[in-house]
Amino acid sequence: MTEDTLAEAIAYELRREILRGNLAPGAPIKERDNAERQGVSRTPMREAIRILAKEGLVQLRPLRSPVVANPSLTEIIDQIRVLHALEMLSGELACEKATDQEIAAIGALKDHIESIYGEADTLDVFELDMRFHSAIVAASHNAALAQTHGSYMARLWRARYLSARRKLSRERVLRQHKAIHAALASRDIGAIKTEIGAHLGAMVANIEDHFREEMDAGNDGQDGS
Amino acid sequence: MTEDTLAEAIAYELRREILRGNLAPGAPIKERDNAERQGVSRTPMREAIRILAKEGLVQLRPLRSPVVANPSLTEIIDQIRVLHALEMLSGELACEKATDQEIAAIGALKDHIESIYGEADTLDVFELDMRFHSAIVAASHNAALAQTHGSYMARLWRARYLSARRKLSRERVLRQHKAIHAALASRDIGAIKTEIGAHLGAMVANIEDHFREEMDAGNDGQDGS
DNA sequence: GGTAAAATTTTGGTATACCAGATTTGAAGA
DNA sequence: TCTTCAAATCTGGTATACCAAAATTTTACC
Repeated sequence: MTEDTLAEAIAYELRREILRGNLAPGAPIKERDNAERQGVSRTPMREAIRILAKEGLVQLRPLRSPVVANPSLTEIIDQIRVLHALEMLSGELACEKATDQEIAAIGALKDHIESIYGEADTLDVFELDMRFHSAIVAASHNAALAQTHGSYMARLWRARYLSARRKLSRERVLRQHKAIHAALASRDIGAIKTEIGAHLGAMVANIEDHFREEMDAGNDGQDGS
Repeated sequence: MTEDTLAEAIAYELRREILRGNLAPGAPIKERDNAERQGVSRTPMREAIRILAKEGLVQLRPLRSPVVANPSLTEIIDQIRVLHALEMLSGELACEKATDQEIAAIGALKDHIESIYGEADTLDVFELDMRFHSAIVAASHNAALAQTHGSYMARLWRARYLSARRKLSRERVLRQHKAIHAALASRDIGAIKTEIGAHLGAMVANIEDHFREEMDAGNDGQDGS
């Protein structure tokens, strides 16, 4: 996964480290240390940090070390609310503009997810789920929407991962994927909005459960700012 | 307007130059030249360019000079469609969560716009219109939404400016502002969505007119990529 | 022993230097 | 005059050096 520019490659690696948890939420990201650790100079590392900041994974502070973002529950829910609006729009537009091939490809993705569901690693399934949603957005043929949606998918990576990890909701996810694809195939705007709403509603519920458990365990999960 | 960091200050100046038209759409922004022109080094200029790129005002090209964005009509309409979704959401949330003081402040803004409408410069009215919309978004109490909305307001600056310049639509704008505020005051979600939709629909119509005229005049207005 | 102040270190912000790919220019040959 | 190809240069990407503000540690005084 070598990117076009060094900064992008570093951003890619840093992103993975953050999302894997190697860099804990709230931890400072010092330019020098990280640059040295990855064997590059500060300049591209600095730019990589800005890239991640724009994605919302890193929080910039004036005259202080950037820190790995550690959004509170309400912040995450606010973000999901925006993601929800974006996906509703993409669903509507996709019903209008998607080609039959695109819809078929989305269906294939859904089947693929279904087929590997039992055995595969959570992370693999999760990656596919992301591609499923991105494919719908791509089928809306709206570049601005795709970009903004991608940004929210990235910044909600951790939350979505926490949600996907919950075993209870897994078969529900499969059902919802099927319903979303069916709505798209029949180009039923009302139905696809309903299903996307349910999908994200389930995600909110999972996240809330996670935070509740975390709080019971005595942990924090909030940040100051 | 001295910002926290040099890069932000440069971004602010660059943004103004682009929006004022001193830097024409499609024009390349060379790091060295611009840095020298503003009397700074390339490093913060480079970062400023990235900031504007993330806002959509500048387009980055691998191994080439960044250029001032010159979106096509369809790209602008795509962006307005996303802005529309964001404002619908903000209207809905504002109806739920806005405080009475916030609603009053929005009403005051509306009155202010109305009062200066005849005399004031287009640009002043335009600035106030932007604050009107931003105030509604702020009243939604959703930080992520406010940030993304602000980003779209920035990248659609030029298009919105072109729209606001059309004299025909001016009193219509006033009526729509009044209707939006009234819907918010009565916390009528359905009504506010309808009115916001009309508001943005008018904007699309204005932009389309502008492009039509520009094309008749023999100009381009499209970009390659 | 505790607190305050000063010196040291750490860190982000900025400037400058260097490099490689891309573009342009111009000279040579048809 | 037009084409072609190579040298000069233009430009973004990266590395390094320097600076000032913060944070940290040390030291001096109560």
